[in-house]
Amino acid sequence: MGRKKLAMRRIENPTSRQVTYAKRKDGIVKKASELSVLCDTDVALIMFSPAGRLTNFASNGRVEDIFLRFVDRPDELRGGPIHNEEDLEEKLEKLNRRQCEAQDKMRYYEPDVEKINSVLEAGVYRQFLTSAIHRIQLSKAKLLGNELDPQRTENIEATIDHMEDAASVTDHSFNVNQNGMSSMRDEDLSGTSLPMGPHLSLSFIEAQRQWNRLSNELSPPSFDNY
Amino acid sequence: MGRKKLAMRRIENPTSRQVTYAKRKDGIVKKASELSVLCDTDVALIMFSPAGRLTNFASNGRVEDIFLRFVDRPDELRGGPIHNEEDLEEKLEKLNRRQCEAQDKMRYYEPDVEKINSVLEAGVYRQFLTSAIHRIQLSKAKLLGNELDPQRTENIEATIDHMEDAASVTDHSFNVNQNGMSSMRDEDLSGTSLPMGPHLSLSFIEAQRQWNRLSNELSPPSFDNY
DNA sequence: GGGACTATATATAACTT
DNA sequence: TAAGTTATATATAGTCC
Repeated sequence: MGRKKLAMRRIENPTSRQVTYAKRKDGIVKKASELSVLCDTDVALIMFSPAGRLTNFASNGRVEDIFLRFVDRPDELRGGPIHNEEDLEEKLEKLNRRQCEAQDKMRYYEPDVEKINSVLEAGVYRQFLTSAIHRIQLSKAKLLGNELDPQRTENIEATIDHMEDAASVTDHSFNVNQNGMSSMRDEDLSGTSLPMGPHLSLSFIEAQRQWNRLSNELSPPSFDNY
Repeated sequence: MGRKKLAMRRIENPTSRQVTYAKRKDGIVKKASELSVLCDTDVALIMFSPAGRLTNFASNGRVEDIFLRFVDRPDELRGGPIHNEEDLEEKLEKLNRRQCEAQDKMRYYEPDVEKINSVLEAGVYRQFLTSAIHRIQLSKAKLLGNELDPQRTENIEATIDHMEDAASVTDHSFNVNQNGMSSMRDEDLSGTSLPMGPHLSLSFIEAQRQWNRLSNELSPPSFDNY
């Protein structure tokens, strides 16, 4: 699709590799956008440039939404009732496969807490995870047709809060801001004005500095931008 | 790009919409593949057909991997040391923005536990979440340069296990299987032989039946395949 | 419904500024 | 070296089977 036909292998010249990336990136985003409009479907696209720069696209504004749909694809089993034993057998087989898939995927649900780089972030993580565990209890109870003992349900929060105290950390709760429909965004954030989070404290800055020192020891800062 | 130029809006005829989807889907996957090869970069793509059928592509085999890279983009702050107060000011601003972004994104880390459809799945969730919380404590401690009280750290697991018991649920631990590098997969799973998970028990099947009844009451089973 | 065909619209590699 | 131009390669809308 040009003066010459390119061989389908890595372009060795770094400059032309970057140029080709820039052009084709736009082409794919256009294609993805067209597909989602013409066919009225969910499309998500994540691309990293050779220099590590991110470009993403999502038909409905959020890659996360579509990724969730990807992970939480409805189970084949929910389709209808089970009629006989053969039917049951077949559906069990499907379920077994689905189970493996689910286990595999849930590995990636697990937040990469190693990469937490602030105490505030950790707090947000914790908040979401505890609420998730809460709801797991409810799911399990529902699945088994039981009622949960509300007293025990509350127990977990108290314990975790206690642990938080042990680490001498104060937690805050935030409102999560919901963006409207924005389809494509590049890495550049200049000009965007997002509602601010909680005010940053001195202790937080200290923690951040300490973190930076730690990271730099492991991997010295080298950022090559094309 | 055809006999006629299409208007860039939803194709109203359902049949041609599906046909167009099928053709363009292949085109985009090809483009994405070419981009990743030519430019040696990470590319991930998730698409749903008008009928809800999933197609995905990932240059390195796993959409999840690239999604993680998307979510865990390294923070601008890690680049280098802070030199003076203006520098600090500027970087704090960046951090504040990043913080908002992170909060926003972490909403999506939160597993959609409403969609849990088996007791086993719930167990897997719980396992990952508790380990994540564990590591959050460690992260926090590291950030603040403190040591964690190991006794309190163990406390949480005991409490959660207790809650599990309250719901009369037995948990199992699994090995998660790691696939090799497979780039594209369509919804169709026939023919693939995945290692099996834990054997399904009768009580599990009962729970599943109950779940199915529950789901069907809320939304009757209707699957229209193109 | 799922391919094969082909006229036409698009994307883009190399070139130019 | 980034932005615009042009010749060519590709993708695909409509069609037929």
